[in-house]
Amino acid sequence: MTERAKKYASSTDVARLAGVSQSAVSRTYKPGAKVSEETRSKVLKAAAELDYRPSLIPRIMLTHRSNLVAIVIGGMYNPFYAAVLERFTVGLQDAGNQVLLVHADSGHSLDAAIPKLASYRVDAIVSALAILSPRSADELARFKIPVVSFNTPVRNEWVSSVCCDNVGAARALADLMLTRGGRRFGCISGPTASPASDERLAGFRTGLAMRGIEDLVTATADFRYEGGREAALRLFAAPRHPDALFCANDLMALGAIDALRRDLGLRVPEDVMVAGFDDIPSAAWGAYELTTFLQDGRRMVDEALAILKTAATAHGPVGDVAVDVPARLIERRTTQREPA
Amino acid sequence: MTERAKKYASSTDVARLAGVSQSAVSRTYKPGAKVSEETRSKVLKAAAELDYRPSLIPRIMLTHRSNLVAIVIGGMYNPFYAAVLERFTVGLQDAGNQVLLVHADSGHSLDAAIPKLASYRVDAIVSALAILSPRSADELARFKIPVVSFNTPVRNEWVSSVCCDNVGAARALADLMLTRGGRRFGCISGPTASPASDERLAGFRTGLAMRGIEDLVTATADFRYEGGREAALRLFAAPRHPDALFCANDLMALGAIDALRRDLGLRVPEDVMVAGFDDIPSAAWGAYELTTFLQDGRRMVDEALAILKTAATAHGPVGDVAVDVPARLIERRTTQREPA
DNA sequence: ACGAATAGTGCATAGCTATGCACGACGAAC
DNA sequence: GTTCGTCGTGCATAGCTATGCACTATTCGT
Repeated sequence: MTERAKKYASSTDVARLAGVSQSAVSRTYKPGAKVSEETRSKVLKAAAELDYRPSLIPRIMLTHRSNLVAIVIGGMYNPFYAAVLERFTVGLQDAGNQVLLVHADSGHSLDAAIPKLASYRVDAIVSALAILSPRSADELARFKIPVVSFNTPVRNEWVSSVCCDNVGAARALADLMLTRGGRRFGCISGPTASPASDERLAGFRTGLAMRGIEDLVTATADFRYEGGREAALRLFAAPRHPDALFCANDLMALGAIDALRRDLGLRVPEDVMVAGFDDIPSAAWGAYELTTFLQDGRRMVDEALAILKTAATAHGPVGDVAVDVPARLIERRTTQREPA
Repeated sequence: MTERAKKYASSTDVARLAGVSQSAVSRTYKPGAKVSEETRSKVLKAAAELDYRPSLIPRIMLTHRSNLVAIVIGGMYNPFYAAVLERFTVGLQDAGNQVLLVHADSGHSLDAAIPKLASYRVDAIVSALAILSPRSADELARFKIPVVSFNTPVRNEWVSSVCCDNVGAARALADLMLTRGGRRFGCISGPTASPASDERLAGFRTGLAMRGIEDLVTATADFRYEGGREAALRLFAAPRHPDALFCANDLMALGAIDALRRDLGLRVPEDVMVAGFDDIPSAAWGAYELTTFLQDGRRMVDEALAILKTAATAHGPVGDVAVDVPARLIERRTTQREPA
């Protein structure tokens, strides 16, 4: 559109001013290259005068590496994902990469964003989308870019996954709630498209079944506080309501607790036990003290970064790795109840 | 280091396979360019076969525009900033830009990150750092990249700012608390390096002074829940404690409320009124219902995006714009008290 | 003092796309 | 049938850095 004025000085400009060749300038900025002190100082002086910053763009063309890593994320309203994003960013920056942030709230918007990423020649993609179908994953593989799927167990030649042990954790929670005297069980799950939520629900159900309990009332919500609140109101409208409620994430659990206490006048944990998943900071807040599972975000991110590092040095595809990080039960007040 | 195998097909590769010139390939991907249907289909067929994606990198070199906008952020633990980041990302993506995310937790780490951004030839920088000194801002200006400082009122030739009216809002809050019968006032401020916190404290103090009240006890914390909790415990250790407490952000206010209620056995709002700033989602949660100010993040982001858009079409510096967005008082339960 | 090794420099080119320009083909207008 | 405009195509080059290669100057060993 508008003719862009030349904005940055080039190495040629610097070379001209310093009275040396362009190669000399380039070598001045390459650590360990052969440049005499005299040349170096002439170059640096000219560079300072022209405010020269070497551009990385031509280097990308030459080396086919951009040192850009894309993070695709949706749902930053959930502090767990905000924290994960922060850790990824810090970790990647420390490793000398830059982070390209992409917001996608659906598989559809993801499909639209990926070609852009390919055009920017990103070295790798991290997907921290709750919703990522195997079909989308196969679509991703066509771009021949290493992908790490965070918390969604899709895998193929180019896609690896780092997940937490949702099933095992939820099963353990069923045990705990039974031990604490739970009799009638309820569950608020996430959107149906979410594999993590599915696994948590399935694990909870299995845990109950192993102790001979088949009865479980469920409601579906959207992973948010308000959704959890409304789902709890629906679930507890019936006369014989649950006395032990598992929510597929902490935000919904907090919403459910407020619904129970403030709208329905029930006591937590005396009348109803509640547990969540993630261990976001507010789960520990004095007003709630929510029992939950610590998804070890730090460790999961580290595992993902390790995979990316491998992918960076490898030449071909390096996918199909699946790492499972265990979740740790954090029991707080919302399940602390004397067995009846 | 390792010789990177050629990974992507180039337009030349496609041209060879399709039996046309490289220009023809380029034009096929440029909307509105003159290409015959026949050529176009030959190109597209070859491109599909080779999985060709046009690279944006050479275009950056030619046009001096990368369509990359960097967002520098710290403290994503605060949901307000997480939400701001999300809005910026969506807004910039919609405008055809890509977001380069940079985490910086101090002015120092910012200084280290900026040269990298210059090397990637970002078109603009958004700083959503709570701590950005005028000195850092001048440092930034040396790079001749348009900068928008979010919520920190620094400005110079290259740096514009979008802030919310902290002073006016805090002054209005002093009025409200007086009207509600506050007698002894306390304030928990953020880190001393934070301009936003300084302004809020100053505004509160002014508001009180205008009604003849000079007495104000203060404590300093770190903008986090735990910090607010501990500051409240310190502030309320004295026998004659405040009965109206203003916290420089919501997270600290929530921590303070839990300290008052659960550790000190005080009632909120009956014994102590509490107000915060930001209107993060948890401020509205049933357990708190915190009176606060809505920093209109959406509008602030829109204003910032408008400035960036101007900067994108301008040739020279376009800084020194300062936008002030008013904050809206949201009165909830924590200040709802009958005047004594 | 002479050959050899080393340090330092510049030349030329790769890497990929966009685009101005020249050129050929074709239909339309006169 | 000549003269245009239009359309489509290919050629050549800009944009900036990194690096292999050739070349000169310097140092060292014997």
